[in-house]
Amino acid sequence: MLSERRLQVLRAIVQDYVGTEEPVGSKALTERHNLGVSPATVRNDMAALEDEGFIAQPHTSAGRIPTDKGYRLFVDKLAGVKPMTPPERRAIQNFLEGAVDLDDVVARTVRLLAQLTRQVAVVQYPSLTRSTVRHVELLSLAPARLMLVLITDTGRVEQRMVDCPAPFGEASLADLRARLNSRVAGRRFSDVPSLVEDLAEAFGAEDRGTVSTVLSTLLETLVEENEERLMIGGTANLTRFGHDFPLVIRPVLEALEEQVVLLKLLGEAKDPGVTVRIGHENAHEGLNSTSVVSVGYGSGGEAVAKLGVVGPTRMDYPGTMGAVRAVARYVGQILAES
Amino acid sequence: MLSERRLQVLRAIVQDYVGTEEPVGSKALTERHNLGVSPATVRNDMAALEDEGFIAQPHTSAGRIPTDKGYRLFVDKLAGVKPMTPPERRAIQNFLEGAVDLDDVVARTVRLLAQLTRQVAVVQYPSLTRSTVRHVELLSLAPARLMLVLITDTGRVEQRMVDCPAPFGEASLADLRARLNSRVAGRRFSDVPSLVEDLAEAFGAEDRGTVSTVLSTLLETLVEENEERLMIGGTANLTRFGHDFPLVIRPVLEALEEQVVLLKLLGEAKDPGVTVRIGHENAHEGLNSTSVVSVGYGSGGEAVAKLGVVGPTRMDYPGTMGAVRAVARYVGQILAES
DNA sequence: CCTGGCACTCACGGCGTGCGAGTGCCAGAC
DNA sequence: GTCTGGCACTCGCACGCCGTGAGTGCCAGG
Repeated sequence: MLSERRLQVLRAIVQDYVGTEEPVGSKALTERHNLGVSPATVRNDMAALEDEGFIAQPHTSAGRIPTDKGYRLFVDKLAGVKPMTPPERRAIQNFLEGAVDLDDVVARTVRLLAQLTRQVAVVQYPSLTRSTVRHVELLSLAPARLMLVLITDTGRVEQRMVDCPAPFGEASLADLRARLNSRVAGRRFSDVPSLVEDLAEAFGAEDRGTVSTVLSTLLETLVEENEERLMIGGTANLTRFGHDFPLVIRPVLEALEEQVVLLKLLGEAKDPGVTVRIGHENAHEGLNSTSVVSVGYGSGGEAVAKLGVVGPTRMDYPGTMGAVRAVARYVGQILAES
Repeated sequence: MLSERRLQVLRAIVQDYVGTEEPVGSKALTERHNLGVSPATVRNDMAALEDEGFIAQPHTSAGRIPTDKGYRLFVDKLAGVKPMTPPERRAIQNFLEGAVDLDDVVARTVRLLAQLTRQVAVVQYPSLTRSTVRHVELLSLAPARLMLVLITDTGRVEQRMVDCPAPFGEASLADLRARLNSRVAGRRFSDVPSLVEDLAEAFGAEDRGTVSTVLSTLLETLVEENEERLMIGGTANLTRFGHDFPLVIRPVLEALEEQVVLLKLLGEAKDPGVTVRIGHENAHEGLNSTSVVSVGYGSGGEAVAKLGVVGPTRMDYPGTMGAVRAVARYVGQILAES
């Protein structure tokens, strides 16, 4: 186990490196942090930290920089989450309260996160699967063509075309609409399948095919995972990546365009609190030199979606985690109110 | 007026520079294009072209590169639009035909454009203002709360909440729904206002307030300009910008995140054909070192939205214009079919 | 276990230089 | 007049050299 002082040395290295973006040496360390020991001692500690794989030197006769493992230890043991200041909190709240609809909430959240953290922000739209149904509507577009519209409690609207196996009368349509709504309105998506499974039985033989088709379309819509949209912003902050950045930035931009990758990335974070994935901990190799800080947010107690930021491994973890957590909290409040 | 040969020299300079990304000198020009004259002659021509402001040298004793004005002349007079090859056309068509809904069409279009041109692609969602109404639906969410759903012929769905001044019965609701649809279904958005202006008169005094509210909400929805969403992609191609790119790429990324800027950019292009805006011709200064190639597309004869690409001024204009035009054409076809 | 001292390493930046691509100009040829 | 070959000139760039200094590892002594 590492001694207390060695951990302090690691903490100091991380802080300095994050601040200066340059390898940090033993002398500079003792000058900027009063560790109470001489550079020589720090050098021994650094050698030990290097043996353990927490820091590395880019080349001989240069200072040390933290490794992914070093950042991991820093995040887990050496740093807390830096809370937002009251003025910051007020600013967040004010900014988000101006939103007029769901799209706007998400858009504002992205901009806010990007500004606060000065990094790339990713916000997932509130997910269907944990939401509840506000209303289901059926419209007849043509004799054998229906449109199914699903409205969620988060204000989201999904629509699907339904091709009926047989013509479907207006009366049947109204009947189905009424029955559907009485059963599922206000219920959670996850409960819907069991609530509607016997619904077709209430209809005459000629309509059953259509009813089944409608129901299965509805169920598909509920689970449709490609509907998990997300919004990203602040990509201009990628330019703050560092000197070698042309090589780094490209795979990151590519990864950001692959929504699937991002959704998986956010989805992997299972913690109730803020999750940090550092460098190679990210499965996608384009993101191997980035860290992802994410957290769930939701209108009630439960999380319905995730948000987070993507930035260089060399980032201000406490500050970023604080910002992400605060934004998630206020977005949750806004969603609960609306 | 410039002689024919001088124009050829300019064309050659543009082509070489686009290919090599390096200033092109007189000797290299004569070697790669058989102009039939010696380097010395070309040098005189180049001096003339420089006097006229079509080319410039980055520094003494370097070759010449085209200026914005030079590219402008090249695009206007010296180059045509390079048509796609049949295999390319087939590929475009196949790729777009796999789309399942409007979002997918737009998403695929963005990816396609980005891939074909190897640049940043921007696609505006089919605009409401020139579309036609497929269906209007009204749902009662609460006694004095309605939801208005508008379905367009492009498959887009817009919804709005309507708070009624007075409770509104189911019968009145059905009546209004039927009357609304009989008047506006299949009509162009621009015709709707005059078609519904006297609709409230058909209702009893107690319902008129609500009907008016619904109608004004509908009209708002039709013109709502912030609904002009767009999708961008291929930002990873920004890394191909050049050597000095850290400085150039940042304002471009910022501009791309300002949807307002992009919409204005696309909106400015009034030509029926492909529009090219080169360098400083773009109002937004973040885009001063980029060119924007855009074109309208639509399901019928008329354009309902725009799409285009953003890339370095040093781009393959004929090829890019060809790709943009071809994609617009096929997207139009797809929209017309669905 | 900490400290000061010491020898060593090596990236970085400044400097000088040779190279060569490219230019402008001019006198002569067609 | 227009084109051409020749020529002197410019100047950015790549290269190699080297001094500097930050940083290191090791060791003997407190």
